[in-house]
Amino acid sequence: MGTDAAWVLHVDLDQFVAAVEVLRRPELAGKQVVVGGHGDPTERGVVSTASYEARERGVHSGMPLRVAARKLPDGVFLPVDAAAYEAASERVMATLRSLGVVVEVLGWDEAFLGARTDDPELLARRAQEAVLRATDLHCSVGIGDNKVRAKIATDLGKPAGVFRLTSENWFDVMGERPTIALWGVGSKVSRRLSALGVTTVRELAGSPVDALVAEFGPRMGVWYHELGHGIGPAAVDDAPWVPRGHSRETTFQQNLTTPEQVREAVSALAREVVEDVAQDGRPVVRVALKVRYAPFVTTGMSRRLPAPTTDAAAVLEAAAALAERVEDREVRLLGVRAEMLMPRDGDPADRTPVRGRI
DNA sequence: TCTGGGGTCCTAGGACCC
DNA sequence: TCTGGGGTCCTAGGACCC
Repeated sequence: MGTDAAWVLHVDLDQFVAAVEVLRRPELAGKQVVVGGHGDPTERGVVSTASYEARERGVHSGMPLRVAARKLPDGVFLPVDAAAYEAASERVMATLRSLGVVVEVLGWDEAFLGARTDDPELLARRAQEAVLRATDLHCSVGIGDNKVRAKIATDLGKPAGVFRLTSENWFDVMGERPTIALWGVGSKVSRRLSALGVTTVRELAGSPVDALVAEFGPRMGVWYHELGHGIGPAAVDDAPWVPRGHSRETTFQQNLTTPEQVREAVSALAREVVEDVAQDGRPVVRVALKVRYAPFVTTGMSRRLPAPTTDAAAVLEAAAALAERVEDREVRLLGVRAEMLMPRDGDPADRTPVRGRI
């Protein structure tokens, strides 16, 4: 078997959405391109992806389109075209699979590769070349001894680079960086960590796990402690993803003001969700309604169905019942979600025995 | 500046049961 | 009577990611 070791590679397409748009409209190359919402920067919406030229002017993902428009008076604003990105993504993933590695897709523009090799850098370069040849898209590749390190390594290799991050160089590379550089630590948790006196990755690794458990709970506390050390799962799994549920939500360009408008909007969203769910053919177990009141207060409510059902009417009815609980205030956003029975849940042969009664 | 849409997973509190 | 100790289920909310 030789000296091949198991490696995890993380492949991430560079500015994927903007790059796909430029590919089909070459005249946009070198311009300030912003993709987001319906492509109208006077509407409610945020930036999905900005080209490097737009980023130089301070525009970034998540920024309101109106703000981006102010920063880029001559910017090109394009609507999100999910079908185009999905098609490009399919070609990228097929190319990666053709390399003879295990491919675990993470989203439109990301995948983990699992492989045994004695030269992971060579494999990374081969992946970049293959993707570029097949799709004209550039990607960065992180190499790690687990998924956490591979994922973080990718950012260190951007753009179009390769970076290796393992237990060997973890603290040299990451030790003095802020905790928010970790995959899974966001702004809220990094702030709570700061309040505990933990600001760097090295300090997180050095914090007693008990203190983290006391602050964040039994699972998250342990997990953050491991993250500080760069510890994480290493198994790359290409089994098809089984969705837990489907949801549809809309931010209205003008707030809704009447119960009748709310009823109609919920009904329309619920019909879309029912269609999505029907594609999977699995029964629905729970229906949820998300409400964002003006100016920006979000709340949710949900209801477990009396029994798992594939009956569309039952799902629509549950959504309608939840809609009656929406307060009589201006509504900015509504969302409907259906959660489905997981394949093994409810399989009588597989069910844990009923808990003993005393 | 005024904040999308589609997801996942974890935590906490109350109801309920024995 | 002056207050148990589990355990599960349900719902709401929070945080994070792409």
